[in-house]
Amino acid sequence: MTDLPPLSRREREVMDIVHEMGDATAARIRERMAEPPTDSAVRSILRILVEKGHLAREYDGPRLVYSPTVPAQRARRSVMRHVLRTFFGGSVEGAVATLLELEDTSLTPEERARMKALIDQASEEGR
Amino acid sequence: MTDLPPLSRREREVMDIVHEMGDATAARIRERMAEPPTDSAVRSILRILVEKGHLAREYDGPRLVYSPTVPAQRARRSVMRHVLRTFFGGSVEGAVATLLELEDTSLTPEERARMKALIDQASEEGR
DNA sequence: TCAAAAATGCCGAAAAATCAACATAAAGGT
DNA sequence: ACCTTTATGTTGATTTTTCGGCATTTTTGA
Repeated sequence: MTDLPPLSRREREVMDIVHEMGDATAARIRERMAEPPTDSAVRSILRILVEKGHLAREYDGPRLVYSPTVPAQRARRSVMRHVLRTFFGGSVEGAVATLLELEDTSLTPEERARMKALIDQASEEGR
Repeated sequence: MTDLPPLSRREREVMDIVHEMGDATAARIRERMAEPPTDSAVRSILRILVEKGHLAREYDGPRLVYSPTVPAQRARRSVMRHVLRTFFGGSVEGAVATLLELEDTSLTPEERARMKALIDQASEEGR
């Protein structure tokens, strides 16, 4: 519940990678970094992120695997809320419009149907 | 087109504030910062952001006003694309679902109708 | 079993970010 | 006109971030 300490640039980069991958080893994280530093530098960042409480470490068999301490669902809500306020003035419609207009977006008929259902559902629940 | 240099923690905080406000003076920005430093410290950050090309300065009468160099529309698309990939594995449906489930979300019937129309429109255009 | 290779953690140095002090200039009010 | 308040820019010191060296441990494979 208590707010976690804020992230530096490299720390944020690492967190984004871990979020995208779900969980990852130091080596896999390094592979994805832009202009990756040495392996030990990556480890330093990971150690700090664990100290700050952003990442958890766990052994998966012999190797150390890092994963976000904040549950994915909560993290998703949190970024969305932030982006919604900061870039869309709180307009859900605006945010949805932008999502649908992204170039690489392609929807199946099933997805479309489910999304419309979600819209109705949201209003039924007083939202 | 060329990528702008990455942002430090404070720089990102300032950019978020400017995006939310559209444009702002140094003093107004400082008011919104968490644990605001001195006025001159804020100015240092602003100067660096201008040097890096993230902010533009302009006189509005006697006052200096700062605004993002990247057009709002493009900035919105860019964050959304990033969030979509990083937190939703590219699933537009997942992202929309999260948006609709945010606590403070409240939709008018008109908004709902327009959003459904957007969904159909997106698929018509091959998306 | 033993050596080579890989993974890890710690620590201090180098680089970058953060900040406030100070100086200058402009605006506003009396 | 003068003083006070407000806005601004620069500089340099302090703190934080970033990073690689190195020692240690673990794994692999011959």
